[in-house]
Amino acid sequence: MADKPRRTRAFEQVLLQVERRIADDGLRVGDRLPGERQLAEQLQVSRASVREALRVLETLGVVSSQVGRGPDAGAILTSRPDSALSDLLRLSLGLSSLSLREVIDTRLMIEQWSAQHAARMPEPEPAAMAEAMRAMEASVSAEEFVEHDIAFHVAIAEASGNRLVAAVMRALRDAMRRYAIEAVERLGDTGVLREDHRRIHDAIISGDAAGAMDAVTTHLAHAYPELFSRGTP
Amino acid sequence: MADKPRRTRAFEQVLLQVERRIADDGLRVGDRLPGERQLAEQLQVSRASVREALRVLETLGVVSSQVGRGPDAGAILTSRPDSALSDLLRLSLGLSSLSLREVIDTRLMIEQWSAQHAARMPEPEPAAMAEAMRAMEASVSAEEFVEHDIAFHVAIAEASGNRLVAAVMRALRDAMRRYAIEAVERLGDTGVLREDHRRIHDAIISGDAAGAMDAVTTHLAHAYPELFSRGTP
DNA sequence: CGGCCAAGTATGGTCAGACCATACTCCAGA
DNA sequence: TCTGGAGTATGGTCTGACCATACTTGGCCG
Repeated sequence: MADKPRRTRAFEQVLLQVERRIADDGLRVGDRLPGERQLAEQLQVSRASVREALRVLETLGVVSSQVGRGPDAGAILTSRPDSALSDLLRLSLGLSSLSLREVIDTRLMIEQWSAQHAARMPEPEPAAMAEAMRAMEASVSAEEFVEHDIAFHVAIAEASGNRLVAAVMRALRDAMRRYAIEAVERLGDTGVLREDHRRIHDAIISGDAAGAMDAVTTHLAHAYPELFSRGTP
Repeated sequence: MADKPRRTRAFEQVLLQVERRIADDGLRVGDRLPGERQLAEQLQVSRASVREALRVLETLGVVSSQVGRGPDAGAILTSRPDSALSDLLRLSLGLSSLSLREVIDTRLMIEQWSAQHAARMPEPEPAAMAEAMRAMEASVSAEEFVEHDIAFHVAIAEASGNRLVAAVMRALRDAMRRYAIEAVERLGDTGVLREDHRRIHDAIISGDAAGAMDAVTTHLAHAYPELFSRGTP
């Protein structure tokens, strides 16, 4: 009835075949794909279609193309989902398809989870958190502060041991960078935030999961007071 | 020093310009972008480069291209980040850049959050949950069961009111579909899972946030016993 | 006058072929 | 042995053409 079959385009065939090849041939990160011309001939499509497919894969962080010649040239399998996630969120925010509220609520969820799990990790802190805190003390501009703030929170997510959660955190902070800078400028003094960071850090390295979760919750309320003051806006 | 400037490619310029135009001109979902030929002339690049950029935007769920003529033809701004997220996760899993463990832990985080927030929502259930439960009772194959199971859990995430969380949930379940089917087949009997669903559903509609969170936690432990039996694998 | 069908046209989809820039490979010559 | 230049495979880009699709237009016929 209302179905829209929409015949599959050539580049979509290429995508299917490449993904299939990755699965069947057990290709791994670092392996090379055939050249664009060769791929075009194998799949009986034009080079333009192959390029469109490669562009999609590059967008998804699955391949990385290098010009020139030699073992490093050509389309190489990688795995960098971070920029794709970040682009996705940034554009969705730009199109107002997501509200800042939703993004920040999601961030709170991830921060709480990360802090708890990081605190439960047997290994000591990965130094990245401490380094980011040091850098924040020396920051002079809001931009600089936010940069290190992002590094600090990403370090927590990474300390949780879950790369997917860490990737989402990085993408969230990346997409929100502009709003974070505005928020810091509105606050004026970053003393409260830095004190929060110390509390979070201390709770994590001392293995206090509940305290770490509480500390990040307080922290976000300080950073975005307008979103956490009321009940359910 | 070790920088790799890598001169920006033509399609990247197109991406920048289009994103800039979205922000500056305040374009919204539903608005049309200029045609490929026109865009190519405006930005002084070839149509092939424009097409590569549009392919990227399509991958990110930002535009949707329709052939033909008329008001609905051409590149239209949309906002469907779901398939992009799903592709991203599926390919990352395929490249073993993410472990199933990480994905399922992330899923548990989202399920717990969604269940709590859905239970706190003033509105009653959105019927989608109940409908999915009914459909699960009638399922005969593992594939069919998983399909409705996905709908059930996505409905919970949507009931939380956060579209970003719901989108991530949908993408996670999509990317994991294959593993979920295997898990159901390994289990054999889905009675335990269906009983779990009832508990989750009841807790949510009765506004019992703690009970809902507990129910989803138990549910995931039932669905993936091998991942939750030991301490820290 | 009104409805219907055919021609026109704008749009994306695809292809072929060419040329450029880049960066490695290889070999000849000092 | 080292060095520099020629060779070459790779992605990056452009041009121009043609096809398929689906709306738009206008004229024909009832």
